[in-house]
Amino acid sequence: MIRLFDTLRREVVELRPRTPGEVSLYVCGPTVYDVPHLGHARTAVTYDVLRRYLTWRGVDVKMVSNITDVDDKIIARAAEEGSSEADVAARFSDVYVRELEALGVAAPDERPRATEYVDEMVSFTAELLARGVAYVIDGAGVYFDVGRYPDYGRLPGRSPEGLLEGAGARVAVDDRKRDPLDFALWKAAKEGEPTWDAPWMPGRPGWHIECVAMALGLLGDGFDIHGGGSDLIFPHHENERAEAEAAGRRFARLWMHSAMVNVEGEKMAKSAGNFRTLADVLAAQDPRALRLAMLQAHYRTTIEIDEAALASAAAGVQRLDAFARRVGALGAPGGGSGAAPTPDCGEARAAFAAAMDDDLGTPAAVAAIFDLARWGNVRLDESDAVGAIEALATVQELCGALGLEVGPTGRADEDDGRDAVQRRVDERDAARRARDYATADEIRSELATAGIELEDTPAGTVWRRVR
RNA sequence: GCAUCGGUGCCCGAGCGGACGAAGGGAGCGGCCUGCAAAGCCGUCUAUCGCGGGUUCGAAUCCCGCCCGGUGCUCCA
Repeated sequence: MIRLFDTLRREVVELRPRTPGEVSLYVCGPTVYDVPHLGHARTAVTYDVLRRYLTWRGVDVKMVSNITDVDDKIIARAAEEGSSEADVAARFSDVYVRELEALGVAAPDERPRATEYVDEMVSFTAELLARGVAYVIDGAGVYFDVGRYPDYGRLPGRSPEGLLEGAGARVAVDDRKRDPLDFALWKAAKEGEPTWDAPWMPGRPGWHIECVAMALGLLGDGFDIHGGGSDLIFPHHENERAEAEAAGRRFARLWMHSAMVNVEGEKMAKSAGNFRTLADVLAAQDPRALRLAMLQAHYRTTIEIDEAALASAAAGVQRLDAFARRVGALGAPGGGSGAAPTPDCGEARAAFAAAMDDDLGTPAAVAAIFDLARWGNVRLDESDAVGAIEALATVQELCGALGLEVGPTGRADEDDGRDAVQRRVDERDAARRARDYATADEIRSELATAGIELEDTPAGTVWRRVR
């Protein structure tokens, strides 16, 4: 039984899919007006892990994650650099997709763009107008009438009055709106902005309606999980919910929100100017280190990703790789040799699943993996090849369910300069056999300078490139 | 202001009433292994679980108060 925290109900609940054995998942993606930062990475990793784990559990997952490619900020950016909105969106969308892939985030089944769904948004808006839960303000746009949706405020856990407090002072309210909380479904066209035709006036869609159109359109009514970053709870997700349900549609059955990434104790945000780009981290670190660092904290707690956290996680990843390398040095006869899983692999698997079933307890799941790796290393020390191979296979399988690829890195047989390096390694081995340790150590430090690390194992000297 | 989350060892970070005599990772130290290393294993070191009350047979875990910090309140992943 898989349990997840539902933001709407404010408690961990059993995941009861619309169709047993299948889970439909919609995750809010980014507005592509700039390069992705660590916050985007965390959200993407969170749902990538959810999806991979469910799949590992035998659930058939259909995942949709959108890209918002029409928005005020994209328009502003285009104006700023004298390019087109389409160009800005295409460019940053490409970067987003590419960098997430480098992070090991699998592509969703569908990655719809808002601009591809304008027709659906127009008809949805028409439906809301027809139902009398939305109204037109000439020259301004079409607005959702919050007063017609009594449940408004439940997702963020606030009353409508509470939502207004402190907010009114910050935002200029159009006094033609019936309620300050009313929000735009459609924005009237402005000179030079991307514009589409609509029965009421030419213009462009508001933000929230795109997700409603795409989620309902691709996953259908009453889809299982809607996720995103916790900063989207209000207003974005609450407005989506209001729109869909006011139109008489059953929306998400469960709401998930991943927590923020902080920088020096404060939320990382483009608007705060303190963000760290994904590209920076990817360039400096093994992408797996970033993923592990995120997995070692629960998805609902705020994390701080700094050099220390990254270095610590990188060391952990290396430890797992080293285990794989040690097993590999056995000259393993491929696979688990048909042996029945040893008890400890079963225990690890059970601990892993129990942790993950409980609201995606990745920290405990990761702990189970490290425990198993240690156990496998002991098997190795005791010359139990079958046990060690089995342990590695299990470690890799469980890591795979978290999107972490573990294996021998910097492998000698894939190295460009392998012949030259191997020659020196052989020379060193010869020197060692002759007990000429001075020469042997000289060669070792020479190779170390060149970024080659040596390990003398019972099966011979293994080397790998570390940089 | 209102709402909400959190304060656990040297660092990160789980746990959220009973095998906690507090997971896991990282760092340190000692040992084994090694020609020496590396890797690995074993052992070990830092924890009055923010502070003060309370409930309970029993609290890191529940309640009350206080202190400190984060986040949200129509830019946001």
